[in-house]
Parts: sequence; structure tokens; C-alpha cells
Amino acid sequence: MNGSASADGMQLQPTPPRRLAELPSWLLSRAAGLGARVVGETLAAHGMRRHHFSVLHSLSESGSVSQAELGRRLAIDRSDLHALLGELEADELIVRTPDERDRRRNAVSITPRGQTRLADLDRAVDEAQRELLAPLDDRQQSELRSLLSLLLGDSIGASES
Amino acid sequence: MNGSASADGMQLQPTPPRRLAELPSWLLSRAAGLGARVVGETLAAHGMRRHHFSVLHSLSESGSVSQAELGRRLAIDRSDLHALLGELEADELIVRTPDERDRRRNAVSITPRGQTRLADLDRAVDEAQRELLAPLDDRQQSELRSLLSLLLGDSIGASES
DNA sequence: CAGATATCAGATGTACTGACATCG
DNA sequence: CCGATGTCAGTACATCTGATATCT
Repeated sequence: MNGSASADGMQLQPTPPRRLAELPSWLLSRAAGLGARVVGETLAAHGMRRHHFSVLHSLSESGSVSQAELGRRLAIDRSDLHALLGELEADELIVRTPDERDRRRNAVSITPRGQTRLADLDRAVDEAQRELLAPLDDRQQSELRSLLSLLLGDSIGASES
Repeated sequence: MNGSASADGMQLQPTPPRRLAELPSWLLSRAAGLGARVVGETLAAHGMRRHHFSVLHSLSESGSVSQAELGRRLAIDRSDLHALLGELEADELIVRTPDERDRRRNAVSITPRGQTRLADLDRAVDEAQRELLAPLDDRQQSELRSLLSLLLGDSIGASES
């Protein structure tokens, strides 16, 4: 009973309405979702989530920081950060040591083991980025980075090779 | 009590590590979050969420469709769609009528009232897009759209005026 | 006292999973 | 019998609020 298949809603692949397909906010949402899935699966293979990766990177670059500072830099809530750090500490990838100069704070820092793990994650994440950006050539990839940075208010600049 | 402020983690604005700031997936996530907030607040002022807007648009463009079809086109789960349609129907913006050709299906369609509401939402959402894309000039905006479409596998093409 | 910090408990919203009766 | 549909319940996760004890 499918005589009028063409008149019906026969559709095999996602076909968003044109208006949405032109809406920047919608495109961004979709693309971000794709990226989150690709990177998320990659990190999950190492037993981690995206925030773990962000925290390790932040600590690797800036040394020892307080939890509140860390949360501010990565735009992660202190409540959530607390749980995250607990997990990372359980795996001995970071350590929390009381700050003697300000005894409210915990000085959070990455361990050598954390550094090693981070190097592994970096390779995996880079591979995921390649997969995500596969439809774009090199010039388009850096163009996209530039536009997104600009959109976010950063002034990283559009350095074209 | 702040003699070594510069040595400490004194930081007022979000400062993500450089690695993250260069990661496409991270930039996308951040930009999408910004867009979701701007558009979300706009729609909330009209008592709606993003999915409501998507559903209305899809129905407005393609007429009457089944719920499953609608979910496939918008990449919304059937379970979630069920609740969404219930809310839209309660506001009489859409109607569900049994499909006599296939009695499993509900034929979902937009009402005149839904069309009117959609027109209002469209104006508000367009304004939100302008706000979101404010840091980019016209050429950069269409460039971004093209790159994102390309990334998502669409073949909308990069039609440059 | 106000303000910041780390911690803890809980609410929310969204996505996803599994089960079911009905129908093709 | 198998597959699709609409419906319902429940899970997982990220985000955000509020409260508290400690410290500056």
C-alpha cells in the first residue's frame, strides 16, 4: 500500500528545512554536535570525557592553579570541577595540595603520569579533528578556525600561511 | 595580602589554554553554546525552545508529515518529539490527525495560528542571528555558513554572490 | 563584616535506551 | 513473522542553584 510513495513523506536521510539549514546558530549546533560525538568517542576509548582533557591541558600549560581559577579559565562550574578533579586524582593524573599562602585554596597540578596520559590523548584527539574536518581542505580548515575565533571575540587573528 | 599577585593565578576573564583555543571541535562547541544561548533567550521570551521552532519550520515548509518522518528530518528522537508535539498542540500551533492511509501514523500539520506565531519567531530569531554574527562582516558570515555546510556533508555549495 | 574558596546536595534540560500495543 | 509507528518509562549526562564551613 505505497502507491503514492512520492506524495508521502518518504525520506531516508535527514532533510532539515531550508530556513534552518541557513541559520548560523543551527549550523553551529549541528557541527558542534558532530565534533562532540567524534571527540567524545575518542576520549571514551581512554576512559575520559572532554572536560578531563581540558583540565589536563590547562594544568599542563599553566602549572599550578586553584580550583576556582581553573573553573574560570575553562568556563566550568566549581561544583562540576570538584567531581572532575576527584576522578582525575583517583587516577593519579593530578594532585591537590593545600596552598600555604591562602589556606582556602587547593593548588591543583598535573602529575608526570598525567603528562604522559595527556600526550596519548593529544594524539587521539588530533586524529579525531582530522576526521571531523575531513570534508575541508587545509585552507578551509584554517579559515574556519579564524572565523570561529573571530566570532568568539578572541583576537587570535586570521594568520594565513 | 596580594604581594605576589602576578605570580598567582590572578585572572579576570576566561583564558582557555592555547591548545584548546586552536581545536576546531572546541571552537565549534563554544560558538554553538553562544548561539544556543542567544537564540534560546530570544525564543524563551516567546515561551518556546529551539526544537519548537524547528518543528514549526519543518511543518511550514513541507506540509503534513508523520511524527517519525519529522523526527528523522530534524534529528529529533521520537520520544522527545512526542512531548514537543503535545506542547505545540496544547497551544494550538499544530494538529495531529490520524492518517487514514496508514493508521499507524499521525499526520502532523501546522495551524494558521502556528503560521502566525512562526512569523513572529522568525523575526526574533533573525535578530538573534545578527547579534551572534556581529563580529563578522557580510562576506565572513556567508563564508562561515558555507564552511559549516560543507563540514556537515551538505552540498548546498558555497555560492558566493 | 563582606568576599572568596572548596565542598556537598539537588534541580533542570536534553539526549538516548528499552519496552509496549497497534498496524502494514 | 518482521518492520514501522506512536507512546511511555527510565537512564545518562552536562549545566546550573543553593547552602555550608573555612579562610582572607
